[in-house]
Amino acid sequence: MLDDEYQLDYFFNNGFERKICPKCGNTYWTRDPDRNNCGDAPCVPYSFIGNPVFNKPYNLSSMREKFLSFFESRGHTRLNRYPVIARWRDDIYLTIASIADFQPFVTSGLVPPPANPLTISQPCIRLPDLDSVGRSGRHLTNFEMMAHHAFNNPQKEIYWKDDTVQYCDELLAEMGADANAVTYKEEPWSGGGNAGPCVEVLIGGLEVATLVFMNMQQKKGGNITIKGESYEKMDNYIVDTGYGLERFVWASTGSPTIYDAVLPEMVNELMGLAGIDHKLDDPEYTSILAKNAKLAGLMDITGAANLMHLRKKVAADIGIEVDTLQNIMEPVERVYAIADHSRCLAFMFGDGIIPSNVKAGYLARLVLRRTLRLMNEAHIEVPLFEIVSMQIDHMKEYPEFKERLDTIIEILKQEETKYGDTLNRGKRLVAKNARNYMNKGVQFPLDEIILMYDTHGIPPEITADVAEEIGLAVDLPDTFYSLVAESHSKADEQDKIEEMEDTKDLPQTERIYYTQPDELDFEAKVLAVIDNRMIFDRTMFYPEGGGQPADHGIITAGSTVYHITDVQIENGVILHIAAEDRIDLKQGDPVNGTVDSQRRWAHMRHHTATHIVNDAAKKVLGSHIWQSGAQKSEERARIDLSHFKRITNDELKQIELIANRTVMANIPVEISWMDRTEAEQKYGFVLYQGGVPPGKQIRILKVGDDVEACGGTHVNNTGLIGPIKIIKTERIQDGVERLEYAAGDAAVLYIQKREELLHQSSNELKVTPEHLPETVQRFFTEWKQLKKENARLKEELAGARVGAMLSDCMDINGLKVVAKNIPGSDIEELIKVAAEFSKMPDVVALLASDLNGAKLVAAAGKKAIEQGVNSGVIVKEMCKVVGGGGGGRADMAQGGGPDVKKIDEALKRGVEVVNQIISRS
RNA sequence: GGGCUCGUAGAUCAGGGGUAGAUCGUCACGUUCGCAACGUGAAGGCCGCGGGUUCGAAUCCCGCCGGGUCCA
Repeated sequence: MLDDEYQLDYFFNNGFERKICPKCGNTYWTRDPDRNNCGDAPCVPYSFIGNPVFNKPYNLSSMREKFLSFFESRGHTRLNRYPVIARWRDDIYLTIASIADFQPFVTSGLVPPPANPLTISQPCIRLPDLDSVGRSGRHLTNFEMMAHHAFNNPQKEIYWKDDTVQYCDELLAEMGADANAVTYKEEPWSGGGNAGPCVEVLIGGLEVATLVFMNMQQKKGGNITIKGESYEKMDNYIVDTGYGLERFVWASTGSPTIYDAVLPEMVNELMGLAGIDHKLDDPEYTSILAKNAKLAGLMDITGAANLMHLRKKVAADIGIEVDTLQNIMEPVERVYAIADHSRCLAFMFGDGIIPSNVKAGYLARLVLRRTLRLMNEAHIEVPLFEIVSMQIDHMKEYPEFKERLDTIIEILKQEETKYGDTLNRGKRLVAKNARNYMNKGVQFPLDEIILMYDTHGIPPEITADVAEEIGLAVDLPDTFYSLVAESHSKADEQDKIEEMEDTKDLPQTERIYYTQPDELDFEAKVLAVIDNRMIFDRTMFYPEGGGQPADHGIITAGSTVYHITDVQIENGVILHIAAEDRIDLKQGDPVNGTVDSQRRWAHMRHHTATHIVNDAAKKVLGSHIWQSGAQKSEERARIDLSHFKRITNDELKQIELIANRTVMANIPVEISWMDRTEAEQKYGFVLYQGGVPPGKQIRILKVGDDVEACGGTHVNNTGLIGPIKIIKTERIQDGVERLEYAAGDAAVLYIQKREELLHQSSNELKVTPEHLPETVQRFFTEWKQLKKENARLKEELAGARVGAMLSDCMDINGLKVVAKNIPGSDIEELIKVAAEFSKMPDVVALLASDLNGAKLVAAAGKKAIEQGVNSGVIVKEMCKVVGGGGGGRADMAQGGGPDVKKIDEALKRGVEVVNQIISRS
């Protein structure tokens, strides 16, 4: 369907021929007249293993340098890598491709690229193929996408398809690749809302690069269909290439797996730790690994069944038993996976991800726990932080990781302990449940296994292990994880369709709260009125955004006053929402506006304070601190920070002190509009603490050492904030700490309120506030002692009463029946006395008290119970008399009711019931 | 952001409307030259906090606080 797109002059002029692969039916270009396949797996197996395709072996850094300097010498600007955590994006957590660095604003054309054309080697993390890592010989969780990009638009074209393919061809030629071995396979590409024609570059059976010509965007009803979605051509057209650094290195060494090519030192060290003799100079051993990788390249190996299929084929090919192969491969695959995963962790934590149960932090924990499990299975005893440290030692090109090493180690130690705790807790739980099911004589149910994983984080394999150790059979289905996913899917459907006002045709409102930040009164002209919403040509009202609530205030037109209670912005158009239902204004009417000054000032103080607290927290807790959300109000503000442990009281005090010092330093708040790319390069992505603002120009706010992109309203000098008082910390998610604080008036009011509490409390105890803690402690201890003393005395009293009451009892058919009102005693006392009686076989005791309503207790001895006396039944009857209810066991029961005057009557009724029961028997 | 879970003695947990329990640990005493082991006994609980329902709540309901965990 995109056939025309691939008819490149470069192909025609350089002896290429367009062919159709007989196996997969795809079209490809080749120089080799005899070639009869597309060169891609599974149509053709790897041929580069043991037979490198380039003229010399490269390692990661020499290959990266080769690539970047190649494109540098061809007019491309070399760019520094972006972090693996995509802080400039709110749609993805991890950087998954080099082009992700430039989405969405550069690719859409809104923001000019940092350089054009450019070249970069971008570390990426992709987790969907986690299962295959280590097994397939080629999958990685982290890789570097070497790339060159050119951003073209109708006004200016840098270069397009022909040059792109030519560069690729030249690069491969320069590295000594056989031109006839290279094929370019046509394969339309789509992703992230864009699409375009693309060629995959194949050599030796391996896809080493993808050349994407992004020239379409997703559009409902668009005239081009790719992979079931409709697209249309866009004005911009972008060269988006991706050269797999690791694959290039692999192809250059021809080693049996990508891991041996890319991480030789790590693989060797880990093999040693796992006690595996990884002898790559042994041709027999190497051929097994190579065969495995080759065949794995030809098939889907996800899931146990597919993996078994691979094992069988490899075993048959080599001529050994499947079990033998399994025993060789499994430990080796584990080590490969650990080598990969621990490097992934180095990137994640090196770039500042904090483990958590949400967002990117969850993904980090996922990889981390998987690594720990693999290490455990491989019997690698050293702590994880040592392995990651080793990785970082080898990653000389990333000195920034070394700088953060202390924090990384602390995080890893903590996570390892935490997972150990979780597993121990889980194992106990599993063991307990397993014993239960064993007693019932049933299998460990699948539901329970899912619950263990879903609720308690216990991997099904461990559940099975523990249960089987106890002797309970477990049937673990192959599709376990999809069953878990299924149990979640039901709650997932909810899509809210927000209806946008038709503001598209209106001009953007002039935001004079930016240009005249010290004014609160303004004049404006009405542009439109929609129900109770007013739109003006200009406004001083700040619309809700960036965690700052909307301004309130009034709009006057002549003698009419409208009260503005909400302000929103849509497509740059600011809507003023009035409390009044009817607005008698029309287009062109002049109005006067006044913003509620007290509210605005409170917001400004809290907003500037937020930047200051963020900065102070960074200084106290470390550079890994990032804002992950914030909200201001008139009374207080809060900021959510990524941090891997609870903030201590001392740290809190220090943050508060530093924040207030910034206030007292009375630093001017500097606000400027900057070019987005320029700002990013000058300050880095720390700018985007509060989210990523759209647009070419962004508003940069400097408060002391803190620099952020921010659209909010702020005070001119930090001194105007007044006191900042931190109110509390809260852990809102694992890895996310929330700080709440008040600034200005709100802080003073808060402090006063606290003082008041202190005064009230100390007055109550008649001590000065200084003595409050020790006094409270003394009272509490005394209270506990007295409580114990009280219980002891009641016990004693009960014993004493029993004797006296026994001498005053009725004899009914050989049973001693005690019926007695003990005024003023509480239910505890009655119960204690009753307990004494219930020890005596032939006694029935009915006790009552008038404390807080009528209280009734009955007790019966063993013999009495045998004769049919049931304390519960008796109490129920008695309680009816006093208008309440009660119950209990046969030997002891209690109850009560509101009618105190009828206590004696109730006792009488109790005796009656006993009489009835006994005379019946 | 959504879901599921747990908070009871120093630790691990049972109980799940009717007198707060077990095991380990601690302490004392006994046995011993001493230790371990054993025996006997004791201390140790705002049953996370606050409301509600009830004659009565550790237990049921709601909210909060503190943990754990899965998914996007």
